[in-house]
Amino acid sequence: MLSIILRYGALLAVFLIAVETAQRSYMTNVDRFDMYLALVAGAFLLLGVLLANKLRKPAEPEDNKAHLSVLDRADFSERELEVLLFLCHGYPNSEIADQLGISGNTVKTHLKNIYGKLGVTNRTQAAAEAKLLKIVG
Amino acid sequence: MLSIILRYGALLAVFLIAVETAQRSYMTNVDRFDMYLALVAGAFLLLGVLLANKLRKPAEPEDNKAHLSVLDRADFSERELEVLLFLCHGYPNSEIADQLGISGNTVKTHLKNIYGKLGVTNRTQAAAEAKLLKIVG
DNA sequence: CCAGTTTTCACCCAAACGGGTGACGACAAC
DNA sequence: GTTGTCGTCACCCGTTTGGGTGAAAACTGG
Repeated sequence: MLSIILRYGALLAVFLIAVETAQRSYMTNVDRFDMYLALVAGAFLLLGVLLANKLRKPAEPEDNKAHLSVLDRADFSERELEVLLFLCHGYPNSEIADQLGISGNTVKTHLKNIYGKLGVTNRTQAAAEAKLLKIVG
Repeated sequence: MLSIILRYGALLAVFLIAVETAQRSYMTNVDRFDMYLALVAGAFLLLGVLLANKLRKPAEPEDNKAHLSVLDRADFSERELEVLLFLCHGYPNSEIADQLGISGNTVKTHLKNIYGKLGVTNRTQAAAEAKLLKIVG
């Protein structure tokens, strides 16, 4: 993205120099007119690109900074990691319970602990966070 | 997207007409020069915007084989993609509704459609699938 | 203009989930 | 032996979610 802007900037600079040079020498008025036109065109093309990029942004609030520190505190037990894995695959509690051969209530207990350690309040957030922290693939 | 292009097109047309009209009447050469300049500027501004939009897309090389066929059938509407994005971030329905300025019932409706298109039965599966299909980052 | 799609919203109902609390056995560490 | 963690399970209660059905407004493409 930045590279695109820089590229355009360089292009514009070259353009400016070209115009300057041309004006100093043997150009007719018509040529100069065309030159101005081209210059304005290039400038506004650049402006358009920048404008579009500006208008495109306003989504995405994510901040990947504070997450790493959470990882430190997040010492998950073996069982919790197993539950978390199934959770990330979209398994409901009942499925997780079956897969691990434990009761649904136990799964719930593990999940509560997991939510606490991840600092989230529901399973979808937990899944997103776990992926962000690369706890799961 | 298309509507935006059309809107810009209409704007450009109006501009052209204005220039034409101005030229036919009482304009001096200097005025005409400015007019051309403005026209070109506007046109290239538009071009820049379109260009930026074009340049923004061309990501997506990854092919997850079996998933693509699903992806084909899964033509999500703009609104559905928005909902899906929030869902993947772990937002509950109420939050999504607030963020998009629609009712919780509407969010549920979109979710039902999304689940159907993704072939899943709950939000966590939807999030996992959406990430697998790279529908979301 | 008409048919189709998209977006919006409502209602009902059952299942799943999240939070709080309490408890018991196992096992390791101090 | 006491402490601490881990894994297991239960109950209650309120919220959230998922599924079904229906429908109106807005926009889109012929």
